[in-house]
Amino acid sequence: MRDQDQGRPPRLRPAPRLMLRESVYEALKRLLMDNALEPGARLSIDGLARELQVSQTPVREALFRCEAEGLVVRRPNAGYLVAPLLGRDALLDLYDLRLLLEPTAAARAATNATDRDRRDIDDAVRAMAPAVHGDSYQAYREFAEEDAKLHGTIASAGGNPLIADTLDRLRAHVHTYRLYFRHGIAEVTTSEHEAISDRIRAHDAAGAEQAMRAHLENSRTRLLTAYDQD
Amino acid sequence: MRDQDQGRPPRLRPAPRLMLRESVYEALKRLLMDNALEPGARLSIDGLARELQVSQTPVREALFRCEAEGLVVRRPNAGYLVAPLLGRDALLDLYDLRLLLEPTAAARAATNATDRDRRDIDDAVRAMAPAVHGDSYQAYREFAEEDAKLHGTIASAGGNPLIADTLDRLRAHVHTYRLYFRHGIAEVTTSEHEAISDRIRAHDAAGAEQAMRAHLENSRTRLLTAYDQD
DNA sequence: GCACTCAAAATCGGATACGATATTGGAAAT
DNA sequence: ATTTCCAATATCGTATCCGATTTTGAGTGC
Repeated sequence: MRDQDQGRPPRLRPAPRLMLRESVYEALKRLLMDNALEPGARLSIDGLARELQVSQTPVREALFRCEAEGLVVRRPNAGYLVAPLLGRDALLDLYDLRLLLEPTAAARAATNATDRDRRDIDDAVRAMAPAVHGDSYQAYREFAEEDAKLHGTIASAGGNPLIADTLDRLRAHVHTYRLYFRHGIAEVTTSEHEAISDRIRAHDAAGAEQAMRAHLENSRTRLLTAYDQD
Repeated sequence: MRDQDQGRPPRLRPAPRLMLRESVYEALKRLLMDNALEPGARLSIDGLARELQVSQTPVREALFRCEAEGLVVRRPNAGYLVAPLLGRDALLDLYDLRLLLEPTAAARAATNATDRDRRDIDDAVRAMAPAVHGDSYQAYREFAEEDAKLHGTIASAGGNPLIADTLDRLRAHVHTYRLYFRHGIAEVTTSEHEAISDRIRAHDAAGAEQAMRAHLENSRTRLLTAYDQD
């Protein structure tokens, strides 16, 4: 620690409540999800520690969490690497699993959701509309975040927290991938989201399931075509 | 210093490369999965470090992994607790998710599995039969381990590694739970496993799916009745 | 007795330094 | 150009220290 300016022992603001491990994790995750780091690049523990001005302890835990989420890969006795981008096959696997879980979750949300759940879902859908405009990096990030929140809310409303947790872990991959291949996605997505929310509000389980399935299949197709035209 | 035998290529000994983090994790996981520790009991980092004769670093990582698997819970700034046993509702959630994934995986295994996969599945089924005898703790552990391996092999043969990974994470919960409520389960299970393996060998997707579904539903019922008669 | 307060002890989150081992990249030698 | 060797570097684990927070254990007043 460097003490450039001292003389402030009786600080009346002693509650940063930061939890360094959290903020290091968030910083690292943001770096990875924004693809600011080349896939395959080395991530050294003390390198990151120096760069973030913290000790190695919180960096290790952050890398550990990112490894569990598949954002980094670990080579025993030789540090971490930025995980490679999803390939075509991995993308298909991802949507395959989502298609097994999310339509069911949406159907259950249509029957099980509380009034508050329905309101949250509706709010999330409407919150995304204004985020669409703008072509910037930042605009896309906000869109993706709202999208994740919406799908997460629907999954939670389905009633099985295990399903919601499973999907949540998958989201990190989705995000990485989608960030890389962002092509006019937002416009179409909004109407599909409205369809899902509409069916859930109407307590229409079969309709919600079908709307979610259609949304995922469309999303997969959009990503796939974007992927192929490289 | 080490011996400088020039001209001598690397030793054939692959080295007792222990990877302390792994063994600490395994030791802790075993403790938890065997329910050797009371749910709700405190797990202090230095306490475990002293008990296992290691430093705190690997203990932290082991606890971190166990937290991700739901075996322990963490209270910020106040250590870890042994996670509470699954309640009736959590048990239902667990089987709910398994029922969404495993029958589908079994159906795909019936069509996609390689010859080697089919042989592995068959081997796993046969490996379980002798493990049934004996009422002891140890006998049950072996049974549960073989059971996990069988289901894992089927899931992998399904072709989507994401699904296999998801189920693998769930297994830790299953194990904890089932270990607690072990009542004559093994005998019935073997015939159900044989039915699944039989349908997969016969390339009968619909049959494999149905056999897996029946197996899971029966398993759930068995656990539930055992749970209720407490 | 019971609740409430407050100081001591235990523990966590984090920083830092150090040693042993493994990886890596480049120079030297064949 | 390929292999060998070696030094620099990084990881993994240990040991120790510190501030902050939680828990515990009285002790006090009612």
